[in-house]
Amino acid sequence: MSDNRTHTEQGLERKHQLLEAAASLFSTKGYSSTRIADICAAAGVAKGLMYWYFPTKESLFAELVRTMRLQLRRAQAAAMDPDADPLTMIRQGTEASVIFMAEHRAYFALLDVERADDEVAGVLRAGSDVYANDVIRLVTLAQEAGLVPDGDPRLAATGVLGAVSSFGHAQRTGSLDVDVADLARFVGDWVQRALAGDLSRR
Amino acid sequence: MSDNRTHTEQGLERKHQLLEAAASLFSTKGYSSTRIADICAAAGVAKGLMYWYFPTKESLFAELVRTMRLQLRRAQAAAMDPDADPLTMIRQGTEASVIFMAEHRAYFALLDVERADDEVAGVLRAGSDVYANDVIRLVTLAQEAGLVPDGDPRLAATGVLGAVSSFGHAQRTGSLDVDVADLARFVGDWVQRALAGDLSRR
DNA sequence: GGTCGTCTTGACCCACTGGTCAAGCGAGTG
DNA sequence: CACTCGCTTGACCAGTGGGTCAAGACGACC
Repeated sequence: MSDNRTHTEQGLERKHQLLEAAASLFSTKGYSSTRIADICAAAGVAKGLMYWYFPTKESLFAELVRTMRLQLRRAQAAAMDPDADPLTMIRQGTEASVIFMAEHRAYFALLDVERADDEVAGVLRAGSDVYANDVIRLVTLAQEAGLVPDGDPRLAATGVLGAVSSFGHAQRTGSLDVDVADLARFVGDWVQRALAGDLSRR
Repeated sequence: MSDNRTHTEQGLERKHQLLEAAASLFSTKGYSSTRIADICAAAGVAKGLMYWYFPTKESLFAELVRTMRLQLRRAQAAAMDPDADPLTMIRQGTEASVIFMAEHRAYFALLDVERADDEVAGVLRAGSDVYANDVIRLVTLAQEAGLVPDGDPRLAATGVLGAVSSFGHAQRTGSLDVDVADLARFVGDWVQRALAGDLSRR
């Protein structure tokens, strides 16, 4: 509907306003809980206007994601020194991503799981908290035993839990068609290296 | 409504059937896209019956999550040798989690992001593919340069991307109140150690 | 002033879906 | 047989919210 429509300067501005309002609402209330009426109200325009700039609610969201991705990509590219060795480049891209995501947390919150439902959110939160505490406890013990260098154990725990969930997700979605036992061993190694691995050589 | 209701053997069975059907549908179509009518149809019962066993759709979901968490926790506990050193225990728990998640992927898919919307899903997928390929390329180069041990570069890339997104998520949700620059450095170290760290000492 | 295209409005439509309910069934029990 | 209670049904209700549309306002250009 709003395909190949021409927009004036003012129109582009309005479109941007809608995008901003939507981003803010999506990131606080979640996508599905945000009504089109909310977005328009926040932008101070009538409901029908959204459909002048976007064919559907989804397409608005998609546009948001698209621009975000593009910006992140630029930040990564800018942070990576093309003359450095590949490992360093990965590191640079990683750090840049973390910083960029922190600076644009409202945008990246869009990608977080939905579930604003009280009960479900509670169960979910309670679950992860329990695990996190377990791992934090173990990391602290490991530090006391000199197996893991000192530092905030919560960071390490986040890393461990994140690795499990990321690899689990990848395995589940089929983007990794490796033997489960092999994968488990790899993740075990991965976590152990990340926790205790020696970086000082080289 | 279905509070303190007494159930016969048969009733419990029926409840379980509903849970099974729901799990299967949720994990393929996503929570919000799954209609209560769908669940009941899949279980071969009338729509009203669901409300005999569960007060709401959400509570059904919550119960699903709850049992899943419990099972995972048991699997972890079983895998961890209480006499081992803490680092080993973390490793054991990690491996057990990966395996457990693989064995119950249908359940864990429940926790994946919703978005069955064609357009959005496409944008999302396209975005992550691009990054993954970038990292895979760099990992391969790093392996050729002898900076990273050989192995499937897709696994390493999954780990890198997973670390970024997990730490980013934790930062965003406020569960980590550390300075962003510090966090970025930590994640950079983390990834670098996981990729190249030496495990052979100790 | 007339005309065209962009922009804006808000009442309206309607499909959809979570949830309700009155009624009925069937097995066990006294 | 009658009574209870767990179980089952499916028509029905009502709120919600994405999306539509006819009518105008405003500005630019002729």
